[in-house]
Amino acid sequence: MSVHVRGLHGQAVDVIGERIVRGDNAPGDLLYPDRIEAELGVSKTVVREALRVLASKGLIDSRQKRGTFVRPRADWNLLDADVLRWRGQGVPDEGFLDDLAEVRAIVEPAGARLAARRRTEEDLAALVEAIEQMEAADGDVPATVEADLAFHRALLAAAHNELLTGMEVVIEAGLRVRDSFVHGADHGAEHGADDAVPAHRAVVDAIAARDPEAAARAVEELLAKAVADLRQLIGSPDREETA
Amino acid sequence: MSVHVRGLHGQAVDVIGERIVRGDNAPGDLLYPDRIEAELGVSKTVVREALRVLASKGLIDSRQKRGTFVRPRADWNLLDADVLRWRGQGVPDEGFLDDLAEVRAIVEPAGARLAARRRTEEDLAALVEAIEQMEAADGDVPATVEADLAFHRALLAAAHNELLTGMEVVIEAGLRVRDSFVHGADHGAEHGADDAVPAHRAVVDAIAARDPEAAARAVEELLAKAVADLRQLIGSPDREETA
DNA sequence: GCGTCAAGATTATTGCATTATTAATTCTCT
DNA sequence: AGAGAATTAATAATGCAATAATCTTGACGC
Repeated sequence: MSVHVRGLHGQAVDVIGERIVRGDNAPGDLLYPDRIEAELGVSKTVVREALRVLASKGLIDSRQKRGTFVRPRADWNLLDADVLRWRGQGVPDEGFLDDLAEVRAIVEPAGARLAARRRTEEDLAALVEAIEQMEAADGDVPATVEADLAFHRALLAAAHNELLTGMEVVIEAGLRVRDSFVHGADHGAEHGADDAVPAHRAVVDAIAARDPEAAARAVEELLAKAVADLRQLIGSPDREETA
Repeated sequence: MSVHVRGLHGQAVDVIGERIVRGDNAPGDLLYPDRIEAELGVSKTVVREALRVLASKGLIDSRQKRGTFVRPRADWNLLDADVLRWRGQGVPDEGFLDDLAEVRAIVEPAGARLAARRRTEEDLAALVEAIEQMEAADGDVPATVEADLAFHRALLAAAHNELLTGMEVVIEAGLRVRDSFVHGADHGAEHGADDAVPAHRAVVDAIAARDPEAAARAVEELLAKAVADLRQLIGSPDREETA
């Protein structure tokens, strides 16, 4: 179900949104409300409300006499939580993983730098709590993902910049995609995720010590390791030229 | 009108959304659909669709028997284009300007670094075009803002990372806020914005030369100058401890 | 205490009226 | 006759109203 919307209507948002993001309906294609209505077995009100929500995410536009059509991809709200989720499920398009990792590599070290300077005791407590949660998860993949997510959320929160905190949607998308891969793959033994705790602890230590550069470095290492793990898991080469 | 939604319903989204963001309705407060209906002179349908869109932005939630209420601020989609715009108009809350500048300082130099490595000839052409547009504007504030916006959009586009490109909403919000201040203030003579062209050109040169670090530095200087200009314009002190 | 029931709000359905925009048609002028 | 402008008709979204269904919550009674 759509992140913030409940009810039948929220399901419709999900179904239609996912289709568009997946490419079932290419930009410019028309959507036929009455067809959708019949297909999903809902009333036109539900469909209309769903289309309104999708329009607010930039996915579609509807003009009188012209009909309702998919907007060019450049107009999509790619940072919207729902859109990110829709892109993440199913087979993620090629660049998506790289884009996610890249943005994280930009945002999180910078967030750590700020966090090292602004963190309160509560921020620190939240970070420590997340690590404990991570240890307690002990291999259980969903629990680990939740703990990991809690950690990175706490990290951004400690930077005390609301807009930066808003970037957590990107991080969440990244972690969930990773999660889905871990589930899909038949990894022998451990998948090298249980030794992530020390790396996380290094981040907390640097932030506790109010050392911005150390914190940024620690996060960079953390992310580099995560990327390496993922790459090994799915066997994809580096995007970047080997400069 | 709401960015992507047209019609009466889009106006309702704007009115209600702005109120919530401005704080007229505090988190936890109830919204009364029929009251809004009467107030705006629209039907239940319009109000409901507006509330649905606002729910999808995380601003409100509505549960049966409890009513429709404003969600805690932490749940808001702060990176949503509409939310950013609503925050920007009126008197922007204290931290907002700082948050905007900070995020730009994180994202744009990183974007410039990537752009220096990945830019195509088309990307370069778009950047040059934006600068020409900036020169042609010659003092006219709205035209300058548009050109500035085009420049920074082109910069992010040149990084060839869709998610990063999505951050343009933040940059747009920053520029528009600045615009509103420039309009409001009675600046004597020029407001020091016309000499922004050389700084922008330095960015393009570095990207043309495929020099990532120079590009990042040039953008940092550009942003520092913009912040200084704005600060002088409104006379606000630095947020940061003077470390 | 625990289950039942009723109230109260959102949620969903339906049918109809309105509006806006495109596309075809007609009309006019050259 | 042909090109272009003005009118008209079709069509799809938009907006409205009335009604039914569903789900919580709180109270009542056992």
